[in-house]
Amino acid sequence: MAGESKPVIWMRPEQAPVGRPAERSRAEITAAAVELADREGLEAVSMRRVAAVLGTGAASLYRYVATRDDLLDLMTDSTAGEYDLSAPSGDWQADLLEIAHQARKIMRRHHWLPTLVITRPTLGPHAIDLLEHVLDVLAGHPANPARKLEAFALLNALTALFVQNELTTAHPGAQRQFAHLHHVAAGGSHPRIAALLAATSPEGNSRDPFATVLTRTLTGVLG
Amino acid sequence: MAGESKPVIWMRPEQAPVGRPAERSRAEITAAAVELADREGLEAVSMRRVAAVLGTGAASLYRYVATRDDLLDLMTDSTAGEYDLSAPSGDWQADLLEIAHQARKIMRRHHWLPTLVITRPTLGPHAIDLLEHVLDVLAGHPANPARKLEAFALLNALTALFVQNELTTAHPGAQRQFAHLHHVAAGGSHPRIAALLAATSPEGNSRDPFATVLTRTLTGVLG
DNA sequence: CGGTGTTCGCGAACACTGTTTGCGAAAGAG
DNA sequence: CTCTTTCGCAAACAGTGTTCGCGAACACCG
Repeated sequence: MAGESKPVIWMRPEQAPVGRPAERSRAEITAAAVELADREGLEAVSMRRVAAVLGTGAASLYRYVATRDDLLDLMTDSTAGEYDLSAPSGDWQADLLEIAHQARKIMRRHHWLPTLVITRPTLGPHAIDLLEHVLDVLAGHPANPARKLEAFALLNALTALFVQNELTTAHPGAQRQFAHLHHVAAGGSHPRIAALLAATSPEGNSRDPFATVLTRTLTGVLG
Repeated sequence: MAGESKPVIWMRPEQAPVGRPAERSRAEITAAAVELADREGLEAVSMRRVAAVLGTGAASLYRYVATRDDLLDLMTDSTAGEYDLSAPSGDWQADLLEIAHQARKIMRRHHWLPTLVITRPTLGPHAIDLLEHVLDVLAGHPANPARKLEAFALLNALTALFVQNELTTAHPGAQRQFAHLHHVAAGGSHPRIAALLAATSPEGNSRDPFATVLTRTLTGVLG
């Protein structure tokens, strides 16, 4: 019969039990893709370029991965293996914040990660371990299980949004957006925006709102 | 001199003051792109296909737009024109929630919008009008101007995350992810996940957490 | 040891993509 | 009516993800 549907990559066996053994592994390919993305950004991660890093042909990668998106999922999950998870302390807020701070460090290390986390959320093996850990932290918390899942998703997504924001505002492209805002403010309408731009100091803001916003949001969803 | 850098699209004049007048407008092209995306998704919005909708050649679009990303920005900003903004009521929480609900409706109408809002935040003319309105709503609020800007960004981004989430969980691809989770739960390790899957009812959850999470977050960032 | 079954690696090809170039045609200005 | 400037756009370029087909490589088995 045709129509063989394609399950999630984590359920497909990495190596066939018979036949010629593969020369590489998913982990090897993932590492090459991650290294390439760290160096030249996500858009540089094309099948041909990843294959070139490995010294193989582009078509060979399809023995390890059904599609490029699968490779992106592998990259995302591999970074979820960089967490250093210690036993729950009893203070779930502190523990979750610790995880968020680690997430921020990881996402800064891999500047392509926020985009992936936000646009294609996945639950690979490492991410599942992380989820298990978060559920462990929240074990004593009396909240709907669905809410706990939402809290986990929000923790990831919000952190990604924050890091993406602080990464793009450093980029030169953001300066042009800012210049455009000033231009609009000078136009006469939009007095509120003009006042805002006049009142704010471009640099040297007060404390980092990351922790504040995150804890507020988490307590918001967890009741 | 060479090296003419490219300012934001909103600052480039739409039509040259001399020479042959253009046959189309940015708005026309944007409308075609939006219609195409509504019908077949973002990835269907290629220069050639948008041009085909308009009955022109692909290269012609570059007289109106410097790059495809510019076109995406135009699409995003055009949806910001769909808000129905009424005068501030005095209750800033209620007003902001109203805006968020409208945002949700708009994003559901254009299922490609959340991705764009999240991955390439822009401030086109319509979005600037919206920002001015939000600042008007928050005029009486005693908060750092920078915080108000963050609140605006979070309002957009969080709404996009929510809508994206509810759109993708409806998609058949999410069912496979869920199946994978069940498979993991059956594996023996990850007892918390197993408990969570056993405890939760797949459908018929309680109230929509959208409003709750959003107000909590906003009060969080605004102090 | 010699098949045999199966998978692996991968060059070549297909159908796309965003973008540039070059040029004929069109329109307004003087 | 010329001249200047832009417009529309076919064709080409340099990529992209993915599929096909086939020789080679390996593990097992008689």
